[in-house]
Amino acid sequence: MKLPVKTVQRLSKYRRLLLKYRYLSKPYIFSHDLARLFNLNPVQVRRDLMLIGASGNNRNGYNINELIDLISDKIDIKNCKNIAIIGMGKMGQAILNYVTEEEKHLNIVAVFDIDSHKVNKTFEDIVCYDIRKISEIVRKKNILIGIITVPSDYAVSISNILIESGIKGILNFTSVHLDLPENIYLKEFDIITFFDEIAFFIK
Amino acid sequence: MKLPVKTVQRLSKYRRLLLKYRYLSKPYIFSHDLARLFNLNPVQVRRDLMLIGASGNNRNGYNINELIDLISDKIDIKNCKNIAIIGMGKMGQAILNYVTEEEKHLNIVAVFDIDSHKVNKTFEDIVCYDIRKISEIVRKKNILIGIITVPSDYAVSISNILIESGIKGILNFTSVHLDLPENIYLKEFDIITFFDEIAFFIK
DNA sequence: TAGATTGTTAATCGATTAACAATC
DNA sequence: TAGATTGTTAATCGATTAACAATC
Repeated sequence: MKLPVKTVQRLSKYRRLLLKYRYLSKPYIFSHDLARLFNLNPVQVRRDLMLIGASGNNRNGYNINELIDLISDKIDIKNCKNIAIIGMGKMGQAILNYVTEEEKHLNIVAVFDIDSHKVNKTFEDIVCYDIRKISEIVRKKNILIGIITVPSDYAVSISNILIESGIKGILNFTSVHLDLPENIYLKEFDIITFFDEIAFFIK
Repeated sequence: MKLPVKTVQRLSKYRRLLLKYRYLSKPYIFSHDLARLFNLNPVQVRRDLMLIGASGNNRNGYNINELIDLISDKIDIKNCKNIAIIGMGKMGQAILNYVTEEEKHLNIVAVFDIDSHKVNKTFEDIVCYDIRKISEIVRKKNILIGIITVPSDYAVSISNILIESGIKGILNFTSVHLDLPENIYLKEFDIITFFDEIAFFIK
């Protein structure tokens, strides 16, 4: 199924909200309620839902449980969404906490660091492996997504190792732009750029 | 000056790269070099530079130092770019390290936490204040940008305090969507959504 | 029925890129 | 001059939204 990037992002947000609302309110929600909660246009919400084949009714709106199931069916990977974090510094640990606390459908199955004080320790019950074992563990645990939170200077070599090991998607938190093959889905997360953007637009 | 969001983001990246290249290579750079380094179209680079009134010459390309100065002149705030981070957990500390290490033109002048063990300590030489002093310190230090890295449940109340204290831009790292007045520039940073996006597109 | 809503197409808006003239 | 480049407009592509028919 082909969906626009922005639609996938919004569907992810809708689902998270709906999961919270699941048992709190009546089992239906209107497109304009969902829209209001995210500052969106109700038409946009209906269009997003249309694209995944959702149907509501014009008396009650959309059934919350059906919507959750349908979004999950359309955007989740079925068999494997195993994730590794490379770099257990503050950023790596922050992301690990964040994901293990808030989301149950994302599986972080391994973390890596170069520091021997961290290797073989656990973080949120996940074993930290030596960074030299990336290739071995990624294959063994069938990891498809890698999060790079190492110092910027190591980003390129880590990304090369990940790709050789068969990873399919990379989230890069360093300030170095990665030039990857077309078949690897890359998402870069550049904090300084966001600061500069915000500084420009508050002028 | 009015510039597209995407152009501002790219200009920020160009500048960072040019600063690194400043003394390493010859003092000129071609649009296609800059483009290649970021996987962009050279036309796009030239268009971005055109929008800020840069001019190159067709023998050598663009003068690196002139470009740095021009980008800085166009995108930086002149008098004040004071920033505060609210929440000195792992994410807050990670961002603080990141910014103080890599960027000299962004001034983080205060950090805040609720934990009495952190209050009055320093992080990267910056004093951590009690979260109840946000209003006082934001005004006193003329802080215009706030980074929210508190637990999600506190995000809304912190954003209200920041806005009452006169902040103009907010970077929200929690998973809660903030509904802010039009005149506040908001940038949301939702990690789970990025995970879901990447999972969808590697299918 | 009147009113509120969904579902969908067409129009609009914004960003990217193709095309090409001008310059050295 | 031929070739490479800049600078700019027009065309294209993608995402958002206006308009409106269909439904309860």
